[in-house]
Amino acid sequence: MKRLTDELRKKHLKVTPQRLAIYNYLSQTTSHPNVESIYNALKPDYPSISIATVYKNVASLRDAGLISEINVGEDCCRYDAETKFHPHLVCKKCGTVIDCFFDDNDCCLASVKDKIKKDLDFDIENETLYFYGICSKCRE
Amino acid sequence: MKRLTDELRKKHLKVTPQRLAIYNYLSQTTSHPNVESIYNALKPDYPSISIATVYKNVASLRDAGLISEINVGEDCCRYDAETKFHPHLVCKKCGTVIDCFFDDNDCCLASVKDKIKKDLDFDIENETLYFYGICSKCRE
DNA sequence: CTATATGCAAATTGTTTGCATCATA
DNA sequence: TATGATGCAAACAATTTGCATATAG
Repeated sequence: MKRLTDELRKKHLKVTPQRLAIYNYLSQTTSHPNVESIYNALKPDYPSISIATVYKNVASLRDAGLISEINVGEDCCRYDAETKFHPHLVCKKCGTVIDCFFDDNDCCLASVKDKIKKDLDFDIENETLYFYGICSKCRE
Repeated sequence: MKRLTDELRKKHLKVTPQRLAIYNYLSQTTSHPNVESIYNALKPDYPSISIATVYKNVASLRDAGLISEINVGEDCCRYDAETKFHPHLVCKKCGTVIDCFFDDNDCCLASVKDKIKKDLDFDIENETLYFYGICSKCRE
């Protein structure tokens, strides 16, 4: 929390109750909610919150590098408070997006990234890796 | 061409001039065009073509597994006649999407995919891997 | 002759914008 | 008290839909 307000102030972003609530909600869930879900989740505690405010805040938090945006081909984006790279699994049946944390997440792409730099002269800043399929619950 | 018409008929999709033109255009370019670009490229030869027809056709070709959809976080999708898995590089400055064909594209993700199946009990059907950064031209 | 596709315009949906008011720094 | 944020409604842009007509199988 302290770290968040410091980061915000460093970027000249004001520490507002709505902004904190959005970040906190993202920190407490693994559901990778979209804007509408965040909005609906916060409405009980923040009855006057506007969906435009949620849109503006996920954009500012993303631009500040404090949250990450997930685009698995739906008609809207999802958001995640975890900004360290990790692959995501997307169930084609139920739509769930599952985090994939392995010890070697960082190095599993190392050789490809190396080739991209050397062979294609491209400077990588970040990457996304999505696996699409059927989750264990849906297979039953 | 023969293969395409066979595949279409097998799926009860009619072989129309517009459908063939869309597929052919995608086969002949590496620019990963979006619907509007495809529409603009075909309009000279097909003056009566509708953008709704392009939308419907990229969807039917994608569902038939004949083209693939690329979603790198823009406000619209791009399309690619190459359906075999390969990573894409996305330049954050000029927006270009570059194909990444390496001999070991298939096996570079093998160990992660293996763990996803064994540890998370998730059946992978396909995947997307996008690298974001700055291309060599934009760095100059 | 039947089933699917086309092309047009209208409708829909996620997202952005303009602006007056409000709160943080 | 100045700068950035909120909340609302209107605007926007990508995409989908309904439907009459046309064309492939």
